Amino acid sequence: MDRSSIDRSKSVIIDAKTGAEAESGRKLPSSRYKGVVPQPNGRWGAQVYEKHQRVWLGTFNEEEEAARAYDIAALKFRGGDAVTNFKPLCETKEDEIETAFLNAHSKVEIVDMLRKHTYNDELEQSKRRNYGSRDWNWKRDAGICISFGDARARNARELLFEKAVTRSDVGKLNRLVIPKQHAEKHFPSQSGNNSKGLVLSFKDMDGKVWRFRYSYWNSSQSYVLTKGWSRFVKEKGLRAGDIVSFHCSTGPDRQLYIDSKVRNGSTAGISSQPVPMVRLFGVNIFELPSNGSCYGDKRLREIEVWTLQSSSKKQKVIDAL
DNA sequence: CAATGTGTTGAC
DNA sequence: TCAACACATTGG
Repeated sequence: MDRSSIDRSKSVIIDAKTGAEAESGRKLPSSRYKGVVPQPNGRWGAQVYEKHQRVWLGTFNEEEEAARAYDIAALKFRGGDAVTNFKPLCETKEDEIETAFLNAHSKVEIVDMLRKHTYNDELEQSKRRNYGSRDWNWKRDAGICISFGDARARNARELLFEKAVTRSDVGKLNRLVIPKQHAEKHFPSQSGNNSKGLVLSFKDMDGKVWRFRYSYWNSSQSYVLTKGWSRFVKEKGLRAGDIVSFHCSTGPDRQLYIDSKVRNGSTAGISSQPVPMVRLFGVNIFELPSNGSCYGDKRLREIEVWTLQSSSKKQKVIDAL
């Protein structure tokens, strides 16, 4: 990867070309991929044309990401035999599923996913939704049949590492320090070269997608998750001593996952007066079969998080307790 | 202020 | 259709 210059808008090469050109500014490097255009800040934009009009597909850190975004849009807009950068999208069963997924969504929806960088997550999620359900006939109709073994393999996750968060991890610094050994072993190594780091997206236990900036801080010689982290801390009610764990799907997509669990038994600081979780919904939660987790209150935390993310009606139920 | 993505043009 | 380029608009 020759990210020779991150900020291309200011990387004026004085002696490479005429002095005049150096003075007037820069020439952005073309992309070798179709539908990909350089951005002044070193990132890459993706665009597809339809009816003489550009449809903007968003900006991306990596040229290839942008190229993939273009591919997906091209397949959606122009059909399966569109010219793409990478995707043939016709051979494997996976491809057929993706085709079905594309058919099931409007152009606007697909473009929206691409711009929000959630396309892959939505695709994976739709696969999971379809496997266990009665709706599984539409796959028959499309001539698609995937074994449950495959589905499970795709869903399988391996634990990468865990960390008990420190006070500063959940404080106002908006950053989580990733222990160096784990960062270097499990996370992409771009952040060393690229001072701005890169954006990693994780999925939590509810399927919600979290995007964090991942970078290396020279000042502290440490790897950190920054932008987006404080939102996670807030929503999960993380406190010092709680555990965050990072996982990765064993499938080819290598989807990253993040999970959090409290270590002490108190509830998160969202509701001002602590409410015994046992009473939630009138269900004696402690009677649920244990899953053998070493964190006895994990189940409580998961239920609580689910509750907080549910409809406002349920939220009111909680508040009323 | 930096980043995004639109306006626009000229090639293919 | 497409990408290059300039820059207005947006967002933090």
